Parts: sequence; C-alpha cells; structure tokens
Amino acid sequence: MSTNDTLPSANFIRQIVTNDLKEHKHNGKVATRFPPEPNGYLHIGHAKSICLNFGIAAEFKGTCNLRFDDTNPEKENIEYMQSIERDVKWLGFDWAGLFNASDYFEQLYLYAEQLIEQGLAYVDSLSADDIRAYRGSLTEPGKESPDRSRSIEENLDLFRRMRAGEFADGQYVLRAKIDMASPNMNMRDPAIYRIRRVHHHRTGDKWCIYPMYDYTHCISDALEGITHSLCTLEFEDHRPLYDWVLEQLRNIDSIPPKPEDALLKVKYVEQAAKLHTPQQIEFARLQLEYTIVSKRKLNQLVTEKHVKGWDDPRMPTLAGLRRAGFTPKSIRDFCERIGVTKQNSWIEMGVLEYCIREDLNENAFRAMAVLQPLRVVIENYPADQVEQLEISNHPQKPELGKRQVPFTQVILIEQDDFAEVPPPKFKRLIEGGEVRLRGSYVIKCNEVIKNAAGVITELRCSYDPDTLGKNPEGRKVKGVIHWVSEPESKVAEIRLYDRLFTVPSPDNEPNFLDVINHDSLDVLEGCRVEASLAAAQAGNGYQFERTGYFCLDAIDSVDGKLVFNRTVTLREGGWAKD
RNA sequence: UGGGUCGUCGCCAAGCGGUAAGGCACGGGGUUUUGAUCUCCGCAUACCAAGGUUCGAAUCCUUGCGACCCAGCCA
Repeated sequence: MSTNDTLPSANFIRQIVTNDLKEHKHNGKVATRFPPEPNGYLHIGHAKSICLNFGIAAEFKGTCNLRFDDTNPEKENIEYMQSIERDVKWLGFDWAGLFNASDYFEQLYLYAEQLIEQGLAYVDSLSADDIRAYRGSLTEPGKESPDRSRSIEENLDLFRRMRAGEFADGQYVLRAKIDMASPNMNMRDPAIYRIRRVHHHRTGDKWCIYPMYDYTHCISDALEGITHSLCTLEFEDHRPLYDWVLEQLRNIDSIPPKPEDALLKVKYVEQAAKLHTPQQIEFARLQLEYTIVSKRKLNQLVTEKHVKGWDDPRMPTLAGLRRAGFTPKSIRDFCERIGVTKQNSWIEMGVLEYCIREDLNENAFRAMAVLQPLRVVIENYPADQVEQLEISNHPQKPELGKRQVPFTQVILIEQDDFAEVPPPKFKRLIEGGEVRLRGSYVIKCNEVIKNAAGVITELRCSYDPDTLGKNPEGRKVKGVIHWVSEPESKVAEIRLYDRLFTVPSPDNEPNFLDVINHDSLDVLEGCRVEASLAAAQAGNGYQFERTGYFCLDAIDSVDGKLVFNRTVTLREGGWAKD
C-alpha cells in the first residue's frame, strides 16, 4: 500500500491536454480511446497505450472507450476480442463505452456516399497492381487513374452496386480524390473501401464491402467525441488524411434523405451536426529488448509451436506475463517509468524486472523451495520428531503473519549450497563448516557420502540445539541457506524461464526465428517445496527465498500436482556465477 | 534523391533563454537468520556537430551529420 504507482511526470501529451483544458478546447472535455484490432492478443506494447489512454482520461476526469478496430474480417475473430477485454480489465482499467468500428459501418457508408456526391471520392476499376504503379514513388509524383474523372452519378451507382454485391472481390475500389502528386503518399487518392466477401465476426455476411482504416478511424473518433486520438509514430503521415476526411465531412451541410432507414437518418443528421475535430497525437511505440511485439511474429511463434500458446510465460503478451506471475501493478508502474515521448527508444529488460521485483518484494509471501535437492541427515536430531517452526511470511512485514514449517531429522538443501572445494568468499556449507538453516538451527557438516561414481549423495550433519532464534555463542556463522523437510515437503515441478531471444533486437534480424533462445525454458522435476505451498493460489506471487519469485501455474497445476513458474530471479549480487 | 519525425549519462527521461531533475543499470560503504530487501555515497563542466544571436543558449537562428517512418484493395 505504501508504494503507490510512480508519480506522474510531465510528458508532452499530458502537457498538451493540460493546455487544451486551460484554453477550454473541446468544451473542456477529455475523451480518449484504446482502439485495438482484434487480430491477436494484447502485448506489453499495448499496455503502454492502454495505460496512456486510460491514464490520461482518469487523470483529467475524462472518459476512455475501448473500441475494436474491426474493419478487416480476414484477420479478426471473437477469441481475440474476448482476450482483449479480459486483459484490459486485468490491467486494472474499465472503459466508459465499448464500441466496434463495425457499429459504424452504416454511417461510414452514408458518409462515403456524401463524399462521392461532393465529387471527393470515386470508384476506380484499376487493379491493385495498377494502383500501385500509378501511385508513383517517394520521389516521383503519381499519375491519375482514368476513372478519376468518372461522373458523380456513375460513381454513386457503382458504389451502391458494390455494396449490393454486383461485383467480384477486387474489381472496384472506392478512392478519396485528393492529390496524386502529394509528397505524402497517403494523400495520393487512398483507397477507402474495398470489396471483400468475407464473413465478419460481428456483422456476419451483411457487408461485402469494408472500409479501410484511415477512413474509418477518424470518423469513429469523431462519432464518439474523442478529443485526443493517441496513436503511434508511424501514423504521423496519416494525420493529414485523418484531418482531410473529417474536414470534408464537416463541410457538408445538406444531409441527403435516406428513405430506407428513417431512424438512422436522424442519428446521421445529429452526428453530422456535432462532428467535431479530434486531435491526433503520435507517440513512440514501446520497444523492449529481447522481445518481439509484432503481432504477425507473435502469431507465428504460436502457430509454429515455438512456444506453447499466446499465454506462454515467455511471451510478451499480457496473458503470458500474467501466467508468468507479473502483476498488473508492476506493468502499470513500468509503463509510467518508461515515459511517453516521440523518440524511438529501446527499453532494457532490467526496467521491467525492477518493476516486478519491487512489487513482489513488497507483497509476496516468503517460502522455501529446494530446486535440486541434496539429502542431509542430522545425526543428533531425533529420528521420529517433527518440529513445527514458526517462520515469518515476510521479514520486514510482521503484519503478514507467520506460517509453520516442519523440521525433521532428514532435510533437503540445494546441491549448490554445499561445496567440497569452495570458491573464494563462499559462505554456505562446506565439510567441517557450519551454516544457518533459514528460520531454523545452525548445522555442521561432519561427513560427505558419495556413491561409487563419486557423486555426493548425502551429507551427515549435526545441529546445535541452542541456535534456534539466536546466534551461537563464541563463533560467527555467516552463511544462511534454505531447506525443506524431506518427509514433510511436497514434490513440485518448477519451470525456469529465460528470455525468448538471444539478441536484444530480434526484430532486426533477417529471420527472428534464428535467434530464438533454445534454453528459454528449463523444467525441473522432483523439486521439493515446503508444505505450506500446497495451498498456493494462482495469481499470488511467492518469493522462494534465495532463489526468486514464483507463482503457481494457473493452467497446469491440477489434481494436486504443483507446478510453479519463475517470474523473475532475485537481484543477483554477482556471486551466482561461482 | 520527395515528405514526416527525432537527436540530453550505458538504457529511459525532465528541461520550454538564467547557468544539466529523476529512474533503471553500474561502482563502493553500512545493516541484515534471504549473497534479497533496506540504507548511505559516487556516477554528463556537459546536452549530435559547427557557426551565429545574447550579459547569459540544451533551450533561439543557420548549416551540416545521424537515426526512424511512408510507395497494402493491413491496422
């Protein structure tokens, strides 16, 4: 509770909004929207946009809508919609309104007819290849399509017949009539409607023509009364088109009769009257080292089974991060820390790791788990005794209570916590040496037992009964190691995750599949965790002392089988290498 | 070579003409029954470069240089 989400810093968007409010722009309102296309799962990059949009709205007492940008039915589906709603809520946000671009298909169509009637759009019969050829290049102007001079009547007729399904897919396209010589490629008569006989997950087969993004997005924003339309840098060049479309529509003062739908006509008139000017503002998208946030590539990782699904803990998706044990708060904190600017930048993994460690260090209960067990027999401890030790759930927060941890003659410690030939500064157990068992006694190693192959199979130790809750007298024991009772502990599978890629920017590789880290998952079977962890809850983070933060795997922990995922290691002081 | 955008510490990022915030990372002390946490200290005479304006410039002007985006009937 003490560490709040980081204090907001002045980013340029907050400054713009603050200033707009001061000038009473947009009638003193702030309305944003998060507009994902439902063609994949949300990822950490979306989190930045979500936090920005919902955050700005909340901060300035405005509203934020969730709007599905579902204008391309070929790639979109209901599963993605549902996952998006779930992930936005999980991140901690609630939308003022839930909309779909497809809700506006009828209005969008009517506006298109308007554009045609004003001589601002035309139906083109050029093939896709020809349109590309006619577009010119970055340095040469394009040339006008022969259909550009088609009469308004004919355009209207053709467009209506496009909607009626009289033409084949791709036969015609509706284009905005702007400027084929514009230095901005987006203004060279962009296509705004195409013919596609594809079943849409929401509108079914009602439409065989679908509006394009540039045409749809600005109108959707205007219809919803969005004041600040925040998007990423690659849309900077689209802003003139965004503004152009709305500008033309605002200039239309006569609303033509639409006899087939009187109710719609009324709405249409109202909306046209209040069509206002949202302000598009672009910011840099998130680039996180060692990850990929291209939906196409994430999709490929899933479909080609390089990972186990969209929610694989190695995925940078919100579903993956959730399953890995990241908390919504840590991700919100991350999004605040990285800032919002127009600079292309790469964020180091260390920032995200810091955020989750900070949250979990503060809130996660501590527990003990031995990943690679080594048997330790305490010779001077009663063989049949089970002693319940009370250990604090959090060393700095006694208010989180205590738990009971059983101690017995035979315990298990980490193989790494014993060394026959200790490296310099080694402060764990060595033959003849003493070490503190966390929350328990100090033990001394008397003998090392090996098998025929020379592998250590057991340690014979003795304990000092006078060291429970106090330091031994006359000597210092500097090492502390974790342990677990051999008979009283539970068996668990523990999955150790590492970064999915071996290079900081896999997106820049010729083939990102070539730099997949094949050691990104290490499944440890036969790990032993303290008894209290049998009641672990998925969704809670736990610190396995001295080894890292873990969470119960929400999917695979069934029928009493315990599976834990490592969220992140503890910060390492540099000793782990020895 | 057309248009758009951006260049402040290893990585982010404040700064908006008055003399370089902060975070992460890193290095070093201290505390500690987690080599964790916590805590203290250090970390850009310098803001892509070069000129210029000014009493004064990271902030204004000029000219360079570098990076990113744009030629889908994707979003």
